[in-house]
Amino acid sequence: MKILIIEDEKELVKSMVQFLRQESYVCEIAYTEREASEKILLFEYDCILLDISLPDGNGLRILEKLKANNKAEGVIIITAKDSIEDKIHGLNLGADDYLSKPFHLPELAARISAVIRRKHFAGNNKLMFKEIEIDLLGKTVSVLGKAVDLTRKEYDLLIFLLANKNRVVSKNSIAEHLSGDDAELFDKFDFIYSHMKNLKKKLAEMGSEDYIKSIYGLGYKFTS
Amino acid sequence: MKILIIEDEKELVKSMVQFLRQESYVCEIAYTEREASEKILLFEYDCILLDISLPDGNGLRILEKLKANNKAEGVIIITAKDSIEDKIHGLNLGADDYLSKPFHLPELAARISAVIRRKHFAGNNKLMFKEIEIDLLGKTVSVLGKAVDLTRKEYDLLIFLLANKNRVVSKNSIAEHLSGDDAELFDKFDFIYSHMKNLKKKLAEMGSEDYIKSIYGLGYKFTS
DNA sequence: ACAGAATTCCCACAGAATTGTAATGTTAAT
DNA sequence: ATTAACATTACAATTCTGTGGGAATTCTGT
Repeated sequence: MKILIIEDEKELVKSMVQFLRQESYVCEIAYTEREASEKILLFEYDCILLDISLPDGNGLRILEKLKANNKAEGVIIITAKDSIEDKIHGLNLGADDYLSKPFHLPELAARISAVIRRKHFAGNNKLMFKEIEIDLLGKTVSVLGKAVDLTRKEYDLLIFLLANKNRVVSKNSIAEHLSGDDAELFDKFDFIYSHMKNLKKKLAEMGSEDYIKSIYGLGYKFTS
Repeated sequence: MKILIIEDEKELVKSMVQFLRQESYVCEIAYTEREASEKILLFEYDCILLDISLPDGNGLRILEKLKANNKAEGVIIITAKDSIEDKIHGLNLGADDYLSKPFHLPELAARISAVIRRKHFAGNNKLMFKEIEIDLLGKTVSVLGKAVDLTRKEYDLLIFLLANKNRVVSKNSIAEHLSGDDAELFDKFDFIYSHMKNLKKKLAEMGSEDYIKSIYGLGYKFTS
């Protein structure tokens, strides 16, 4: 799961990133409205954390743009003060949640998790698909009732495919999702083959059908 | 055990949190009715401390909502004065106990403990999991009937894991929970390895199975 | 207040698991 | 047939966890 943090306080950003990485999120940062707008256009995120008191403009503008463009990302607004006005305005504009500083990082994580669950999985903690069952809180996968132990990347990969069920996802976007933007992965996403292979193998070993089809030249598709 | 404190006097909150953490409760705070409502929707608590004289509305509304939604949380009402009227009203609305300011923190703790006991463990102060038995009042743990002597941190750790049974908890969250409120120690949480090891060792020595699984790259999970 | 005891935390290293890469074989499209 | 995309395999690099020792801190009884 990939998160965009739009926030200018570097120290805060640092601790957020560190915490969220631990929680297995892929984080990217935008320190200004400009950076944020660019990234939003270029990439896709599962959740956007938006500080509305940015130095170079009102953060709410970003939210407006997002919603105007029908982007699916969940948005959590962050403000310095418990300004009711901002909050109401934000929620009216379509933010999914709201958090006022200072906050505890575990709470942030819990809210992100809740927003993503709402957006992608209709608020469920368990995700079922035929014989595959995924516990989003326990981060475990089981096939036909038996636990499969997946590594973090394999798990993330499965979730990503499942979240885009019946849609083709390009290797590019998979790579994007599994690792941040730090690396030049414009030609280096061969590692996906490994993970894909391992994931498929583990699922097959447990007696699951192969729902992950590779679409030549385009990417992969989880089909039902 | 997780407690939500709904109270606007920051100084009071601070001392409550400090004390209750000592008593190994996990505390969260809501300074306004709005915050409280959100948190109640998002998270689950074992006990809610509710100040009915909040700045942005009558705290009793929260109680009404809670009870209307059939939430299981125990509620202890706190008021500034010993207003009999509020009290009766509150208890009629389904609060579980009542405390008027100023109060002694140990008394608060005793009442919380009693409420949780009534609610959670149906009048029993023992929390059992397979061969592990925890006396929440005495803060003692025994395995197969024999007392295990755990240090403070080990006990806290066990309770925290048990409170999040079947969920992955990151080392970060554990660190935050174990180390009160102060400094940013989000660089070094190696100390968890020590406590974890000692806890596991002590439990194993007494003949308990190992329910605490380490999830590579994510944290730990107490599995049942 | 003090010494001694217990606990908590830090460090360094070893071992384990995961991850990405590179080399090689296989399949699909034109 | 030729080229590009994908699969498979094995492995090196990286990252994470477990362990024991011990310093620093906190607790305890006197």
